[in-house]
Amino acid sequence: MSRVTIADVASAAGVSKTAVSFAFNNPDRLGPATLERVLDVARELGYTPHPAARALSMRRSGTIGVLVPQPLSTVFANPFLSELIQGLGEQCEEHDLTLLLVPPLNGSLEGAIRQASVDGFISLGLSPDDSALEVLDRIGIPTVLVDSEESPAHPAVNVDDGGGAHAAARHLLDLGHRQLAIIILPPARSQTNSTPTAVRRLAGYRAAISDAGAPEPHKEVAGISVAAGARAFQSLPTGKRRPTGVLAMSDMTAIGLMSAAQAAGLRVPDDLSVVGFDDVPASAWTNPPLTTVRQPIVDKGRIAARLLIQRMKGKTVDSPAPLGTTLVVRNSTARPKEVVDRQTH
Amino acid sequence: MSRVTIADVASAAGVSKTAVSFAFNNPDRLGPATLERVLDVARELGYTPHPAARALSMRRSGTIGVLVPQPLSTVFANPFLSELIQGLGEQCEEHDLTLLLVPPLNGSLEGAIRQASVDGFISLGLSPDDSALEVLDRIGIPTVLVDSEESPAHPAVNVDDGGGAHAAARHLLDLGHRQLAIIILPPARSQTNSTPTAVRRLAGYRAAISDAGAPEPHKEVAGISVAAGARAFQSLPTGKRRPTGVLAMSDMTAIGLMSAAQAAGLRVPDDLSVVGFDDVPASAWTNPPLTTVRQPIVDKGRIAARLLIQRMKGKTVDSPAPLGTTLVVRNSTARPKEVVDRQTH
DNA sequence: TGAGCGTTCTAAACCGCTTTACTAAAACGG
DNA sequence: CCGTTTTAGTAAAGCGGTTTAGAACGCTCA
Repeated sequence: MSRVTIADVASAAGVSKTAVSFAFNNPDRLGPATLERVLDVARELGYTPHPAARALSMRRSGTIGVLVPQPLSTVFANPFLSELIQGLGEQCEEHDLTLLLVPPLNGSLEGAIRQASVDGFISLGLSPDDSALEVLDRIGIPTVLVDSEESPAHPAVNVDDGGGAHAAARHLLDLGHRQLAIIILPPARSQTNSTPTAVRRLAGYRAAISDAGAPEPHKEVAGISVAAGARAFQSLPTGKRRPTGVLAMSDMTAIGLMSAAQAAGLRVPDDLSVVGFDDVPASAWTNPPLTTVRQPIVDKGRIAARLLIQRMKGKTVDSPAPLGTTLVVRNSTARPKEVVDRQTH
Repeated sequence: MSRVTIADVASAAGVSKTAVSFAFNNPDRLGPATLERVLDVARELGYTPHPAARALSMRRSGTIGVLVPQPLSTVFANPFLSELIQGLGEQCEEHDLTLLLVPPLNGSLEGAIRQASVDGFISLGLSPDDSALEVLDRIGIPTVLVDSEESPAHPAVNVDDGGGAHAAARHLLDLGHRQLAIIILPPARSQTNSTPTAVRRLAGYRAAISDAGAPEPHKEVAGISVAAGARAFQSLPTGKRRPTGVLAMSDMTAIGLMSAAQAAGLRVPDDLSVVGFDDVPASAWTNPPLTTVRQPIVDKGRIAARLLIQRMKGKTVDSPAPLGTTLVVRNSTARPKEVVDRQTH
């Protein structure tokens, strides 16, 4: 009943374990007759090499780990990860690698990192001061950072968050909006400080706003989900300080906020303009279609995987230049009503 | 530079390997002084047990594999998997398990199955005659089937596909539609026969249609993506046999089809009604919001994981009853225009 | 005082595979 | 026909842990 091992095959075929191993990994070193016999016996017995034994012996597991900052039960609510995995997966398939999802193990990524039997890590959204980073380079597993900050030990792949955010804010400002609200990405895990991505985007927004001489925007932190977006809408200022435009750092949040606004009787974009970030596929089908900042998520995954695979081969690589972002103007943004009114008169 | 092993810690602390192992896994068996010393030394050296060695020795890896029928580069285009993983992930976190994504290895799931170092498999959408199933029970790894057919060896968790499909078709028929089109899920991988899910849904649709005495529907196979949905729209019959309602077996396909229809100048639902399947979150935000059959995807994942974990503990479990599906009527369906016209007169 | 016992620690076997170093036989070249 | 490669195969040493069986040591208690 127990698993059939290499020794079983060896004795059944009347050869040594070495021969069986060679049959699979180094067929040239066996005579054609023996080779065939071993293979036959192996098939007949249903032999399959034990992956852990193989990994231990060969010092490689054939899998790369994706370090996600949140529990699996929530992190997939954001299509961002799905898209990233499409990019990662493409490269993995080319190189016969599998993908291990590594979420925090009861709150701590460190523990999860240690347990993971992987040849390399792709790490998402880690702050440069996260203690997980220390563990990461102490155990010496090749790592590529995504949405993080380049570290001496590990290359990072990023997009031009600042530029994208600047363009988004500029778009709203150009339309005539003055009272803006910014919906900020939450800090990773239980940390108090924002993720590198959040600070870069925030800087981009603020630069555009202060350049335009517009008043200080309202700021709100909200998770990346439609529910959080809806909640964020509720806490927006009302009355005289009601924002006419909101800059959300994620599409999911923007979509939730937009729905909540509509449910509250506001028209989008007439009463409220909203622009998202990421350009997740769903943004194109919403009602109205969402104006957002596109970042090449699949490319990001592909590039990160490529870099990691290079590193796993022992090559040293440096971080690529930040990938470009582009503003995609759809129908969730328009001139604020006041301005339109004034012009109409 | 190379990894620090248990032997390094042992000699540095002046104890045996056994003692170090005990310090981590069986602290009671060590004196308090020794325990502390070993732990200190281990921390100082940055020791981390090698996961593969651990897995080999303990005969468990602490990860469960998700067998997906398509390459990672495409399978995540369907939010279905994201949602399922949310359910799986929730249970995994509770039991300190990680999730390994196991796509076909250059076309073959069998190879991928062998390579994966996992304690159990969740397998998605496998036909009962798929050769991967043989491999699966030959190597004796506990497995739970999802969207498949119950096998003697493995429990399956399913939803009431037939009932859901019947309700969807019935809805269109009740609205007065006669000319229908069905968009069928593609077969898994390179197999020619449909997935169990597809045949159950098709049966549901057909039963409702023939019960109502409506004409034979047009049938079209399309992949699960908006692009495939758009293509499917193009191949719908036109003229006298143009369908007024379409039943799509997946939301993504429905959304793509709907967009393509609108781009072609049709109004949804006035000129064309469409109903999807799954009730993926995005279905609620589309324009118009999509009428669809809701299946409890997250529950499905949660239940499957729970079952698998039971099996991994050695308990035998049977397949639960199919989970319920419910028709969610939104705004992508209405009476066909002809009927409306006639009543208006 | 010494048999019996619990505590603390260790040696060695084992998990299942890969790989290095080596042997015996066969093929080769002159 | 004999030394030299080549070929075909094997024994044994890892890989880095866990775990079983048992040793050494003080303690208790009759």
